[in-house]
Amino acid sequence: MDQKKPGTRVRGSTTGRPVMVLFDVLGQRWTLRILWELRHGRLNFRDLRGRCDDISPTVLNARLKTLRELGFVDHDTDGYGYTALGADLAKKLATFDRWAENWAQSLDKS
Amino acid sequence: MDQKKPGTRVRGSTTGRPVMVLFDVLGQRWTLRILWELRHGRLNFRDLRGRCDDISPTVLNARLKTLRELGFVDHDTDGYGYTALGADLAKKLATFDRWAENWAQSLDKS
DNA sequence: TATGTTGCTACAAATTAAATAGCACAAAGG
DNA sequence: CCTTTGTGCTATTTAATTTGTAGCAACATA
Repeated sequence: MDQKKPGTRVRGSTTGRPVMVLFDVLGQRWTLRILWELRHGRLNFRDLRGRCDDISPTVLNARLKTLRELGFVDHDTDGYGYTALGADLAKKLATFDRWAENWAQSLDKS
Repeated sequence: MDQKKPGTRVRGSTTGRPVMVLFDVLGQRWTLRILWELRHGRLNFRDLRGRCDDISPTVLNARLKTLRELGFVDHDTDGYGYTALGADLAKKLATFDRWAENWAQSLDKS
């Protein structure tokens, strides 16, 4: 499969700049959602699917594979969950929740 | 076109929770990249395209339309650029740059 | 040995994005 | 005027990705 690690080229970008790689991955459909849904603890494949509006197993598996390769997610007998790195990333994503709430309110007023 | 504002349903999600809407939008290909490339100032359509690896105008236009509807981007004689809201979001995205650098280094060591 | 659970694959259909060409409009120059 | 240039954007075809559904193999349990 294609390389996704920082330092390598991604989807046409010639820089390989890590943030590009990150955005490239996070910009794939369902990736943000999957990371988000793991925030309450580890989930097995089917439960994770359920949390993600029954995303197709094809896509879920593809995303999990990528997320594992990048070191954000791992898998054990309790199911899928964050690595230390993934937890750190998820913590950053969590701040968007509050931001989005404010955003929604500001849109209501306009 | 389909609704994207917070409070409405998005891509099967029945919650309409703002962060879901946000992730849904950011999770579309090129959206993060476009927001990222505007960080140095306003750009006209063609220059923005150039910055985004010559993304197809069809997609760029679709993304800009969404970003404008959501109040993240606007358009004037100087081209496309952030709204106040968009600048705030971009500021949050900018923190991922540093994070990704560290991530890249930690991957190198492993 | 039957039954259930889990992770995951196969595959066709639908949706989305990419690639390329080029149009309509406006401003500027001759 | 008439042409050129720059702009935002659409059209159209082709390629890639995602979806939806079915179901299998491995393992555990009864």
